[in-house]
Amino acid sequence: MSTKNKILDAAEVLFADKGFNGTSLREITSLGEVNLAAVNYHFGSKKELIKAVMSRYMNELSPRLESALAALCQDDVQPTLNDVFSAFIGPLLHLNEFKENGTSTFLQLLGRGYTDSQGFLRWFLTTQYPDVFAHFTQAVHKAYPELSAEEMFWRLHFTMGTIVFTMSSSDALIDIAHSDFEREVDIAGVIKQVIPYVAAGVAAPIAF
Amino acid sequence: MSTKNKILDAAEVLFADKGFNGTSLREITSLGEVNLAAVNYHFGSKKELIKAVMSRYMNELSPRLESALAALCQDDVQPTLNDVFSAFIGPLLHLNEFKENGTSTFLQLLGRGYTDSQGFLRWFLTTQYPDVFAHFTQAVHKAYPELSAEEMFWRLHFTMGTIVFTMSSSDALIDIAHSDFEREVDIAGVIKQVIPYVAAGVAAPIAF
DNA sequence: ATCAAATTCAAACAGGCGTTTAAAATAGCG
DNA sequence: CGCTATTTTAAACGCCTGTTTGAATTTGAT
Repeated sequence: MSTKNKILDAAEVLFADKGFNGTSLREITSLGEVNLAAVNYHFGSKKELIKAVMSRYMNELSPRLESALAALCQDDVQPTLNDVFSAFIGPLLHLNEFKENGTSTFLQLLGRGYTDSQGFLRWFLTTQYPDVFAHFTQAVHKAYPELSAEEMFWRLHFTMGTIVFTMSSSDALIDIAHSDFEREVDIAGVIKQVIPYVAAGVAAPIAF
Repeated sequence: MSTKNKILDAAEVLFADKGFNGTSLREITSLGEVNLAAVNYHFGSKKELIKAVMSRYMNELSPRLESALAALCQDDVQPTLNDVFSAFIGPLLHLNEFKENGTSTFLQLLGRGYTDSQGFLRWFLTTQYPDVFAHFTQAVHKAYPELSAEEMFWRLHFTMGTIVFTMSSSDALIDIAHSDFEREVDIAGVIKQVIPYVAAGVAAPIAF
């Protein structure tokens, strides 16, 4: 295992758990059992390390997500909103094969990135991976053409909020569900619960 | 204006904007134009200051929220989910009279508290203000009795995520909406957009 | 006015932070 | 092997953090 990957592996766990601001390079290098200076040697700075951690996941996720959404767009039949959101399931759960707890870790990182560091990750995602967003809005529009661009804007951001927030605290929620309802839940179970919710939210009748 | 309130006023603005971890006591005391040591003299520690900032809002909000929800529960007619979530509007917007931009600031703080500092604020809220949660779940149950406790648990947390996440980035979203759709939006406008969304999400047909 | 209590203040504390340095170790190629 | 380039290492850098100290000041009741 290369030093670079030791750092990335340690960093993603700590970043997901404690946020970017809340994790120090010394915690990362001691968990990864590498020298402190290795981070700046291999990545240049902490900010670049954060980008590298996110890129590793995005490069794994985005082609699969893009083709799943593109398939919906090119298909002749009109998809339901459930179809659109369900298109995320496969690509997201694939991250579990890419890396242990990959799905959960990635979604937690996404949540951290949206609230930590005053939205620089939002900029990073929308500028580096614009096609994913374009295909997604296109698919939603196909499923619900009556929705105006402005209403879609708001509802998609609400959806992003639901997903990202839920996942960034999914460990705690899964624990509570386990103790209160004596039910085993995993990240796939949470995803299956959240899809009808966001689909119904986006499909809500238009306010006037 | 007392030193204590100068500190609280400066702290809430910075906490909302940059998070709890991301704000230093020196930033707070210099914005509030008080001595650095005053924070520890009046509040004991940074952690206690955070609690005090949140308590000031919760003590203003929770009695109004509780009575609005209690009214729904005691009423003879069955409320809709829209009614339940609309019960939040009045108490939340009242924070704008309590303090300039109070609604937005409070919701941003709530969002910060849920993701910063590993959920100690969640513990604080649920243990210090349990009645608000109890009345809320009771009202939702009255509006949608078929929903099992477990499904309600998940959907209410999804809702919390939608609200908190949206509001913690509401400034950025309002800016984007303004430039993309040339439409003036304020915090009340966002709240009116989000209520049909979360009401429809909670009302979604039960998955099986 | 007096005296004690409450508050403010400048200064320093110990410790953690991201980053840099220069020497030591390792690797890869002729 | 010998030599160069890459990588690892321990140590230090300057800066910022939350907190504490003890003296100066202000306050409020007698």
